[in-house]
Amino acid sequence: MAARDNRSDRGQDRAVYIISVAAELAGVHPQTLRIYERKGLLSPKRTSGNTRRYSERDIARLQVIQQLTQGLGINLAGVKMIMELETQLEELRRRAVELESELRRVRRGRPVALGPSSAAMEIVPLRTISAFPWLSGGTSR
Amino acid sequence: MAARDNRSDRGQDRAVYIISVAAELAGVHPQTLRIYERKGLLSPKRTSGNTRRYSERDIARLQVIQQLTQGLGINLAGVKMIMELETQLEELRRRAVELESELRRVRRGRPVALGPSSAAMEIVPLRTISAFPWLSGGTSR
DNA sequence: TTGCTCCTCACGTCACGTGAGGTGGC
DNA sequence: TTGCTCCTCACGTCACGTGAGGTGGC
Repeated sequence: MAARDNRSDRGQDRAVYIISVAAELAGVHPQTLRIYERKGLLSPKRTSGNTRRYSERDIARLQVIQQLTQGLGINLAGVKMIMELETQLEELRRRAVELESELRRVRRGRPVALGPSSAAMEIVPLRTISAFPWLSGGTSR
Repeated sequence: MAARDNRSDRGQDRAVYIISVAAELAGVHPQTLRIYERKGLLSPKRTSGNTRRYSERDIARLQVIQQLTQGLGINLAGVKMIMELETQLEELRRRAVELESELRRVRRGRPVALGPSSAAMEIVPLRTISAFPWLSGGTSR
């Protein structure tokens, strides 16, 4: 999977894979991808000929869906809401980190500059939580 | 539901309802409550005689579970994760609000005081998102 | 033409809610 | 004793994945 990331550009969103390839990459039946799309879990682009085209980001999303359904037994309605909540969480985490660094800067009396050295941290740093912790090892279930 | 909240104290967590009453209040079959407990969605207290006792908070939680399962078609595995994510979201929202008000105070040069009047708000306030927006009206589905 | 795509319909499996059946303690 | 609780087992329903079947465009 890291091997597929070496396309240097921001091609994460480029629609490149036809359905059979996407299905093979994600390890699922092509028909399953059509079901996911109908349920609103995935929105691959379409060619002018109405053929689905999946991006690298779509594949990654598919792998998350597989973990949630196969690994944790969550149904598609649940997966949909979980991914929406994850989006909210990521947004809030970004916001909190931003606020913390801004607060540090203001307290140091320097409105813009950054520096790893300085002192007087009264702010407890937010524990960084990855978006989908259950994907990166740890517990087997 | 608001009618049941007028017990003045912090009795939200007092285990008062036996299973048949809890089931009636939540509009479900008593056996369903035992299933939820086995799946880890709910942990009512037990009496010394091993009988389940449900609190007001348990009832509220049950109503959320009902919305997620009956209303949105989410299965129990999904409900469990969704409630965990909601907990994380609430914690982060509290944190962000806290950071914002702290930042306002520091910028105003006053380390402690509060006041609704003052100026120079460079911080965009976080849109307040309720814990379970789909519960309070809005869309019917 | 070949091999893909598109779609819909049908079957098998599994999760979950409901009910029954038998037990024991306020 | 009565009416509750506790538990386990079994059935019905539904969601979802898989496959087949028939179509059309690179």
